[in-house]
Amino acid sequence: MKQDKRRRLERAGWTVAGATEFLGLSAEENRFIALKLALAAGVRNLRERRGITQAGLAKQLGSSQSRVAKMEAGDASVSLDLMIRSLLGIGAKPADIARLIRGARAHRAA
Amino acid sequence: MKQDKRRRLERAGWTVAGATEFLGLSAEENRFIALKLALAAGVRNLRERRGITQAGLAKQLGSSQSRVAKMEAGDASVSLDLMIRSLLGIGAKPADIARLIRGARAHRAA
DNA sequence: GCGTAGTATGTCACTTTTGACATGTTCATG
DNA sequence: CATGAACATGTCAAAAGTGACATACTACGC
Repeated sequence: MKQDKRRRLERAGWTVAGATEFLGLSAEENRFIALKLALAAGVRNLRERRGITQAGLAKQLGSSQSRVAKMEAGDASVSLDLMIRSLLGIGAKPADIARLIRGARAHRAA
Repeated sequence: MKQDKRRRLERAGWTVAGATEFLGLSAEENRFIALKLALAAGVRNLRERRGITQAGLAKQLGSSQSRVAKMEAGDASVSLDLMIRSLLGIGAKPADIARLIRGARAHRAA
C-alpha cells in the first residue's frame, strides 16, 4: 500500500525523497500534495460537468490540451496558480474552491 | 477611487491591461487577484500571531526575507504555490486556507 | 479492421518565479 | 543621534513552470 502510493506519486513526477512522516513526506509536503490533488480532481469534475473537453478548456485558458491533462493527472509540473485559474475559468467561485480545499485529505492508498 | 485601486495594483506589479469589467480586469482576473491578496493578508496575520519574523519564516521555508516581504505585500511576482506553502509552514490547516479563500472579496477601493 | 474524438505522456524553447544579496526605510531603545 | 531589529524594494542568475508540438493510448461508431 505504501509502495503503491509512493509509486503513484513518483509516476506523477513527485520527488518522494524525504524526511519524517509515514512515507518520507513531511506533514506539510503531504498536505500540499493532497491539496493539489483535490484541486486537480475538482478541475476534472467541473470540466466534465460542464461537458467541455480538455482541448476546449485549454483554449479558453490560453493553454494547451497536454497541460490540462497533466493538471488533471496531478502532475508535479503544474502550479497551483494554473489550477486555480482553471477552476475560475470553468466558473468555480471562491466558495467552491474553498470547499475543495477544505475537503482535501491526505489520501490513503487505494 | 478606481484610479486609486489601479495605482495600488500597479504598484504591486500587476499588469492592469485589459478587457471587460469595471476596471479593465476580467471577472476572473479580478477574483484571482482578490484571492492572492486574501492569502497574503492571511500569511501576515498568522505569522504575526505566531510571533515570528519574516526572516524566521523564510528560514523555515528555505526562502528569503525579501520574498516573504513581497509575498505579504501581495506582489505579483509571487506565486500561489509559495503562499500556500507558507500558510502550511506557519501551521495553517486546509480548513484555515479554505476560510481565507472563501472570505476573499473583490476588494473595493479604500 | 479504419477513422475519429478525447485523453495521456514526453520533450523543448521560452517565460516566470525563485532565493540570494544589496540597500533603503522605520521605529524603538540606549 | 547612533545602533540595531524588523520590514520594504530592486536586481539578477538559476530553477521551475509554460504553451506548443509530436505521438501514443483508448473507446466508440462505422
